[in-house]
Amino acid sequence: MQYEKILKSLSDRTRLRILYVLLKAKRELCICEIMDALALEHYNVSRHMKELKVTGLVKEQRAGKFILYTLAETKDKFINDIIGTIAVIPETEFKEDIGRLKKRLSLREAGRCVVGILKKCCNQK
Amino acid sequence: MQYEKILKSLSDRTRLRILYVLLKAKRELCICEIMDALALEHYNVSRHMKELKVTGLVKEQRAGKFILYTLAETKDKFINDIIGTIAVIPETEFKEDIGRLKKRLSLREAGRCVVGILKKCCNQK
DNA sequence: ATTATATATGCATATAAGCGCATATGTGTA
DNA sequence: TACACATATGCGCTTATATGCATATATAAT
Repeated sequence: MQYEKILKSLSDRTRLRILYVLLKAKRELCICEIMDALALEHYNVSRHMKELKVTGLVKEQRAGKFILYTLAETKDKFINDIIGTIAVIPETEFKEDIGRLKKRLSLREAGRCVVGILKKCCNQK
Repeated sequence: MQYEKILKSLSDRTRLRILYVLLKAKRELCICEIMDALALEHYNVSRHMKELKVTGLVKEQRAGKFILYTLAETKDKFINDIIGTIAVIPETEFKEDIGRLKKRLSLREAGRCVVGILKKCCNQK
């Protein structure tokens, strides 16, 4: 059942963080930016993105060697309601993520990700 | 995190069915009515009720030997939004549950559950 | 073409979550 | 007090889910 799948997508902390960051970023983010924002390994983020994509919460678009993700625009009331509900969560619940996201986004040039995966930046354990 | 717990509560099909049935019943239901509506064993329903209660989605009230459950009334916007979103799901997704619930509720007398756990009724596998 | 970089995925493993059974608790009734 | 019935819970088992590592694919640059 579609509804169940969507709710399952939201039941994991990592996916919730990804969605929240996408929600607050209000722009497309590439995997490397998300992994820095959440301080996670790329393969981890990648797999969760796939799940979010399959359930229809997120859409992707390739831009050169980067793949850009955003919250999916849809007319599905259930999805829109759920996303709206997540937006109710205060930023303080994800302040580290939001902080790292801002730091990482400040590295963009002309509004685009250019740095890729940083070896030593905001994502060390 | 409270939000995460609430979302986790919704990620299980059985709990979603319980919530939906409580939502549509628009009245207090006892465990035995829920187990008949969902065609599940009592201990199964019982355990999920506990989880829903702990996360604050459901509240209970004893009435003699029965325990009555309803959706919790709260001012928490997140919870209210989430419940509202679940209400968006069409009844067809849970038509068997709703059908069995109606059948079971028709056995009430003076608006109260009187029959308890039926050995042979609507809940056989 | 070769190399570097971004992203994806197969596999093994660890952890979590649900379920069934047996049993316990709590309440009403004889 | 004893019994019946409604509900709860401890335990073991099974399945699902997430993670880490290694490796694969895809694109860009040299």
